[in-house]
Amino acid sequence: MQKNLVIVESPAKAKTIEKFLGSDYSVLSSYGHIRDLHGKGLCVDVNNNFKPDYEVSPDKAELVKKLKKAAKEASMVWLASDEDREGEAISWHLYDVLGLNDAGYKRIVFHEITKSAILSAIENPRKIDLNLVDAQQARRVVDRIVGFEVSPILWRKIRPSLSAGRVQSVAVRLIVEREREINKFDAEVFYRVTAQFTLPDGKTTVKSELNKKFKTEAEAQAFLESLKTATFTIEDINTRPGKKSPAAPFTTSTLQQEAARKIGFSVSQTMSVAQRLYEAGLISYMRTDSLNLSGLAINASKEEIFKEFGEKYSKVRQYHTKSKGAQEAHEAIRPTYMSNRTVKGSPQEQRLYKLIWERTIASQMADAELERTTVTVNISNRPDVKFQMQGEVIKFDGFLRVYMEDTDDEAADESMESLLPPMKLNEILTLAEASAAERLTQKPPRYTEASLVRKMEELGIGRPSTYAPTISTIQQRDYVLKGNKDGDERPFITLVLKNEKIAKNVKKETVGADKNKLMPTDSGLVVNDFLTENFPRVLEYNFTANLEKEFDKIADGDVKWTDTMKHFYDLFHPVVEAVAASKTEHKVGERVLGTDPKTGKPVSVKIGRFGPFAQIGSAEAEEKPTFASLTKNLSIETITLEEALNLFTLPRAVGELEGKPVTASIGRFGPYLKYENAFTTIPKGYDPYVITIEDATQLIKEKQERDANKLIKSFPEDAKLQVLNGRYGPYIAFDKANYKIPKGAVPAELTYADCQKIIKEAPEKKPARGGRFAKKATEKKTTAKKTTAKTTTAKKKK
DNA sequence: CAGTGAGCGAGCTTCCGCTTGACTT
Repeated sequence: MQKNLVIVESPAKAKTIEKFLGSDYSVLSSYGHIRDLHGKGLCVDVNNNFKPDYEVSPDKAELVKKLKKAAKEASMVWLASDEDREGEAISWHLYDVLGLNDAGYKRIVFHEITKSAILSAIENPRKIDLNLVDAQQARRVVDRIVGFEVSPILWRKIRPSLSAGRVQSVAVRLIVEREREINKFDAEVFYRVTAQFTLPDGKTTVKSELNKKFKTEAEAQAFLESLKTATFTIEDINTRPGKKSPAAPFTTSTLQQEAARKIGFSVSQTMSVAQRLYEAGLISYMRTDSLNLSGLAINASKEEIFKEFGEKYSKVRQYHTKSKGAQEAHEAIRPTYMSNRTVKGSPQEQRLYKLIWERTIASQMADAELERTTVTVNISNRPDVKFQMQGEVIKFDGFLRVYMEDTDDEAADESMESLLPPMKLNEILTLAEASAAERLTQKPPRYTEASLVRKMEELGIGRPSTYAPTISTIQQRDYVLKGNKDGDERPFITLVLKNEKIAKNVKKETVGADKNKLMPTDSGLVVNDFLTENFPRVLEYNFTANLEKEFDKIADGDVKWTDTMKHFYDLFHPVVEAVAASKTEHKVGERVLGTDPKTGKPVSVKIGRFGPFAQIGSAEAEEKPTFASLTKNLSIETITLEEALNLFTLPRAVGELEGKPVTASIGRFGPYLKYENAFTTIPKGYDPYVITIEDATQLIKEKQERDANKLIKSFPEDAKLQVLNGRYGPYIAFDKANYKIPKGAVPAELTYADCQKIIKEAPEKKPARGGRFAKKATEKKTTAKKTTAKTTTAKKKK
């Protein structure tokens, strides 16, 4: 009996499917694309109908050998890559590379990994859709041309190793423009008035807010003044029913957003934890833009809801994808078995799974029914304004019993009381206290990783598989920084009316502080400005969306892909030529600030290989210019001549200690003092520009003392081996590596043999917590991941 | 869980989308 060979994209999927298909079928995985354009050069023959020069990706050579062998032995090859543009192209490349012929292959697709879906796919095979393949080739070639024709211009005009691309450059633009909006934003001051009333029973109090904000302190003051003599009457009680519906099940983008909001995961962390859940067979595929749930999943959810919460909590719902350019090759992200409420695994895995389970279950649950009540209070001597109280009562919790989606809007629902006490129309209330607080209108928020993903999805830029990598690329290129911003302390006025007296207080608050937000660097600003000026079309927010329309036409067979390419290239390439040819006197981003009063030479700022720096003199002059890096708080966009000149005052002579000079400067690791060729970090609270010799002396002495206590023991046998006292306690240092001292051992009593034993028995160097992956994975988890990964490959190789 | 600490300068860099590992920044 000869075998059938099925090829899917993902090895985890292959494992599952093999179980459904029985012994006549063997299932292998292509691990995504097996062939791509060469890594070097354009590899697109623009003069020959854009003929792409493909190669089997170097890391896929082994795999392709194996697939070829299996295909030769099989009587039928079933190409079962995903049903989208990329999947179709994967099948086509496989067809080509494996040397298949028409009689020897069938193309099948399924959107869910269930037995019935796969069996029905086998019964309804088709051929490769070459139009769809051409649409993919067009996508691939446009991306290569944009990326590889524009990037080299950046190398020449701004800085080496920079990059531009259809997706990343627009992502950077979003962040740059948001930052400029924030800088431009003029906060307005207003006064928000709240009051506390006592009901006629004399004890119950309710909070309320005035339906008008005042512009000035005087207005607020006058208003509070008027309250002294006013009567407060309930003039309206309005109760109306409302409902809330659950959010749709997770896609990659919504999972990334909710995991960030609810459990504080970074986008890449979410993906790597989800990958482990997927590999363990616990959830469906995690890179998807589909909201679809299989019939199986819907039924299982229904069953679970009936069992856990009762019939009236169930509501079967089908969701339909609205997002731009969605390709829906998979299901939404959901648990494989809805009856698994929890799973084993690392705490991160458990938390992410719980989130997915709850979101999926909730999506199949009934609406929550609410009652919203608004009470309006009349102020006898101020008919122009009203106090209002709002309450919300949940009549039926429905899906809220399980899950509520978070929002990014921190200020939302601030004034909403959950439950209002019973009140009657025309009742008179007593004012217990009223206050007016000075507030500022809110600046637009900076993007988080997750909110950037949402925006990108909205614009149709990027795909589920690229959101996380794109975010790390723009950070790696130093266009964007994920960081914190210290806020400014701001005094604000509150006026409190109590016992017929108005008291004025000035309190302090911090405004504008931000944590873990995306901000553009100087390079990001300069590159973005250069690109938007010279390649406005590619940087348009709807460039991709328009392109997608063209790809759809190709896929429908209405247009030849090479015609689309020609049209694009004829517009694009001349721009590239023109920009490349334009002679600029100075590098892009350079700004001349003025002249140095001491030397009379020009002072300028620009972007160097190590980031932004200031320079006195010019390269053309006989004398070499002097340089100074910009400190973190400065930007080439806003730096002044004074600030730039100030940078050159470092290294600064602070004074003398025991007859030898002490200097202060700022280095890669921050501000430091240098004394006798030894370095001392200048801690926060001191400034290298103004630090006194007294403070510096103390810091140096402290450091010397620490150093003196550092060495616990050394050994005559080997000078490289030392027992040292570090910030985290004693440790053994040997040959540039450090080793932990086992519990119970006394550091000072360790012998040479003891140390050698410790070094020998030390566990393997910890796996790095990679920049791109698993940012906070603990030691244990990373090892766990490693072993599972290893076993799967080991199995594969057989 | 680290024990640090300076200033390139002329040859390489780069895209986006599919997939998983491997292993120093």
